[in-house]
Amino acid sequence: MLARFDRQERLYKAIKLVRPVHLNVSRTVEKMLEGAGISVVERAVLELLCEEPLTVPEAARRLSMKRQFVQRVAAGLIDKGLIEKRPNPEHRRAYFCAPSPAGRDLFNAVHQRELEMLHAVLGDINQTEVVVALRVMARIDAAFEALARQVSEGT
Amino acid sequence: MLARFDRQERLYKAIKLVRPVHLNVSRTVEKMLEGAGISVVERAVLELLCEEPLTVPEAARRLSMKRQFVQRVAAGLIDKGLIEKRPNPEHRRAYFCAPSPAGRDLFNAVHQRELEMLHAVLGDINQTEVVVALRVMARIDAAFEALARQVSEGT
DNA sequence: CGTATCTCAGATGAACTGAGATTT
DNA sequence: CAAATCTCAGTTTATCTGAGATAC
Repeated sequence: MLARFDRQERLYKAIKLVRPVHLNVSRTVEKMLEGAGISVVERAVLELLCEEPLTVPEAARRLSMKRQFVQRVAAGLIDKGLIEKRPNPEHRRAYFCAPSPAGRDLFNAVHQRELEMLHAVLGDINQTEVVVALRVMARIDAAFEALARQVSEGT
Repeated sequence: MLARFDRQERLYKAIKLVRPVHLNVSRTVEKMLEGAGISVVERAVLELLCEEPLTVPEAARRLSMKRQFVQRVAAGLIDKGLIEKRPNPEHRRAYFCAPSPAGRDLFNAVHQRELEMLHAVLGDINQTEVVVALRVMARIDAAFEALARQVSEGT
């Protein structure tokens, strides 16, 4: 019966790496954002909205963040003129957030530098393995997203 | 020249998943720790010390955390009687931190529940793919650990 | 002397939580 | 009325940063 859970140890080790990776990625992104005038979280919200304009609650769901938190971050991005409110025909209060030209330019510039940095540091990584890793990560993400949702139901 | 960085997009997507996974894993771990009397970070430090007694600075390095932060967390674990100071023959001030019997018992109990949960939620995941994902994550970890170190040199 | 460490403490960013008002 | 949303605001946890004292 121990052997049964022993197999989970490898999966566990992969998940355990998530914390240090998150910390060091955050630190690195933060440093690369110096001078850009936005924080790491603002950058994450801006990125999502550059892919597709969304309401605040929907953006929060996609980022696994609380809607009140995203609301605050979005307000900051509006203050900085990087995103704009767009009327939502479905719902007057739940407006869409879309990047302004300045917001889009800023994200594109930031992201380009990030991709170049990735290429410099991990350009030689095995692409076939990356595809597998991406699939496993997505699976883990879905599982824990569901677990965390259960736990905060009703909040 | 665009195609050159396009290949990094897959790697980028995998890294982008790190934030939501970290959030949802933290939330889940936090809930599973209810009643255990320790926080998520305390649990992480206790785990490392259960593997091997270490000095505070060494533990900080392994966890990619600041030594002052680990110091504070370790002090909390000592207050709770979960770890103990052990004399270090090499250095009088830099004592080792080792789990007390209570600390070891607590971590084992917590960890067992976590492995069972993993088995229930992701027990059917392809083990071969997990091995690959672990390798890729370790590679990413090393790369960003180095990047973050450069950036905070001298601190 | 310089470096690493312990300790105390203030500061910041990220995220949680509650609550009132409005809208559907 | 219930559910979703916007907004404001207080709180906690994780993390950063600095600085003084001590040990190597």
